[in-house]
Amino acid sequence: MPERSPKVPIPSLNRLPLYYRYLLEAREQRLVVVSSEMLGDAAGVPAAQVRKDLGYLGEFGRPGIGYDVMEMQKRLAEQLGLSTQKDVIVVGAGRLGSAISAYRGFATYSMRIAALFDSDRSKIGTRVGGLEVLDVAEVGCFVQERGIQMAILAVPASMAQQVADALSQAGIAAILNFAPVKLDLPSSVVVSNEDLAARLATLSFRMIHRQE
Amino acid sequence: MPERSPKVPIPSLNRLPLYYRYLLEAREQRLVVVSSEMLGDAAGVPAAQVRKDLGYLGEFGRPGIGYDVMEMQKRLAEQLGLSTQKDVIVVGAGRLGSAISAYRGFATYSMRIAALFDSDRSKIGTRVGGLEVLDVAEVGCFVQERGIQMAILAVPASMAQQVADALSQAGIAAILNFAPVKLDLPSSVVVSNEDLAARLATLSFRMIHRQE
DNA sequence: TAGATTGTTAATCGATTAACAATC
DNA sequence: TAGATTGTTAATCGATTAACAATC
Repeated sequence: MPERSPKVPIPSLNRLPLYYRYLLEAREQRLVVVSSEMLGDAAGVPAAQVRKDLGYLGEFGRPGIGYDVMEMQKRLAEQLGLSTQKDVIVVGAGRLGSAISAYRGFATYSMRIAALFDSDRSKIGTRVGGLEVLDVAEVGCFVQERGIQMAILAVPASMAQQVADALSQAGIAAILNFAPVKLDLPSSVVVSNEDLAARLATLSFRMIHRQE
Repeated sequence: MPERSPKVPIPSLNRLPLYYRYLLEAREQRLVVVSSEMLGDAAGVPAAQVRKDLGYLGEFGRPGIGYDVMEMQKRLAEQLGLSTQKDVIVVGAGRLGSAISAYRGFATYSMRIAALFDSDRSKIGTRVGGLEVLDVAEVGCFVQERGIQMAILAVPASMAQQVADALSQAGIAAILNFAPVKLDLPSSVVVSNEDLAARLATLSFRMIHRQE
């Protein structure tokens, strides 16, 4: 449970997981303390930025010394809500949904894919990377019974709103949406949109205009 | 070829593809003109923001009327570098790389996956969604011969820097990196990092702190 | 102690929002 | 004309960077 609810700027917030990842690496390398400069190098930002970002969450380090790796990692985990393992579900067992379900990297942040859902009869019951594909009609019950808080949406654009509504009604708290549509949901549901194609288009623009 | 190289704020830049997508939809619905408010609704931003964003690229609309769908779509395509089809390669034929290679959505932005590479002997030569998996040892030649500008990196973290170096040396101009590492590359290469697990961690934080 | 490094304040820079004259 | 809507300027808000006293 986090001690308080700081108001953290969105860009800072996006950097926190990078700091966290660096701390895990530092721990493996048996580092005891790290400096804001080391953290900055890992995340690609200046040391001052790191200190500012961490400042939003409280006091982490000791002047003249740096940041204690173990302690900081634990406190960051608390703040990010990763101190206990989190169960996440994936809806959509197409290529993308299946790939996400099988992705190992979530473990870094103590996240686990708990179940995978689809509406396609020919997929339901099959196994994808150690998970049985469940019927999306049951996703609401599953969320409620298991107290699932987060879902990853990897369904076709035409289905996304409908599935999101079902998840929302079941009480989901956060959705990572891969469908290229703007979801219309109550403000109680936190949504993060990831549009791979749009990403590539933005990259194309930056490339052409040699931006940043 | 874009007429000029405007300095566009990064957040604005991320919205341009959303406007573009809306214009494609509007076109299908036979809309002739759209307003900044309609564009804003589609992208989830205020109308004033839309006008500001478009203002960076020149004059698109007509006061009292709105934006001509066809004309604006064409001009945005030019600016985003999408007026001619772009060939993109994917390196890494694991689950994620394969899913990306087969993803249909890139067509929206005139992007095409031209080839898929891997280092695994057992994968090379097999077919993934209509593409033959090629040997990553040949990726440099391929990039040079075909004049490929953009690459998607979906290899394990431990391989990412090495592959990125090869791409960079072959003259690649932009990389969309899915490996959870900060790539160290010459500033001539534009890099965009997409860390799915970090995304989920950020979402977790926002959920817990009910941010935004 | 001297050197290192934090946390925080102040200064700068950048992005968003509001307002409105110009235009259709 | 009157109503609608742009492009742009000015005002506000937010984020980054720089600087430095406090601390180890």
